[in-house]
Amino acid sequence: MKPSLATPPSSPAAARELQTRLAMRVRLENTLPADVRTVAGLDAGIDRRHRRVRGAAVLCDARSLEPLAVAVAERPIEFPYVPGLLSFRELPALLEALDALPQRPDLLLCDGQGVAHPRRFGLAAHLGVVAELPSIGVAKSRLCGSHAALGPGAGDCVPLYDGEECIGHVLRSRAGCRPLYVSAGHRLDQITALDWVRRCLKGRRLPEPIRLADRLASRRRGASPAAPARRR
DNA sequence: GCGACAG
DNA sequence: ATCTTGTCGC
Repeated sequence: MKPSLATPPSSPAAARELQTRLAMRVRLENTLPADVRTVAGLDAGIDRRHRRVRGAAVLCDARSLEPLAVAVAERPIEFPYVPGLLSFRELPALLEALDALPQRPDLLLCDGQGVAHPRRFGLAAHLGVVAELPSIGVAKSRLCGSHAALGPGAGDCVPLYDGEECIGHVLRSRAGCRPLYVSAGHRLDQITALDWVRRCLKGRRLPEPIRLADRLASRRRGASPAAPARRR
């Protein structure tokens, strides 16, 4: 049997070896449906007190970016946070949330790296391979790689390199904000990944599907259109 | 040996 | 990730 997901790796070293093996399954050629109708945003939050990780998935209409459905799943934390091994901590909860959606998304947008990772197997790549869905990594900070100076304007972008290899792009999604680190996760190429992230932006730093998932995963209140003012 | 290090 | 006051800007 293969409890690759039911049981977490017994050590960081074992986790790295598993990543190296699974990374061989990553495909960076486009296999996106001719018509992408839905995009799901995924993010996780930590409940320190209960040692639990909460995964959130928000299914959005690919054109309007309006949310169609949401799902949340909680699991006990079974793996520590180790740079480069984030997926072993968050993946179980994220997969459970993904499975709880009423339908399978055409594309996944995940908070974390895609292949912009030491072993080319960040959270988004891992999620894409396991769920067998096209996926994109959108990280709020850099894990590895180097890049040229980035312009200050919204939309400015430079490639992210590890040596000669382009492992993603650094994108100024919004003026005055720190950039996003966008990288392909699975079943699409870097330019297509960048393209979709841009298409999912809605004037905020984070692409809409991830921004919505982020609000669900952390226990912050969501600013509803008519958010009632809290009592003071 | 010394930094760097997704969330 | 999470904590947490003050501050800047529309």
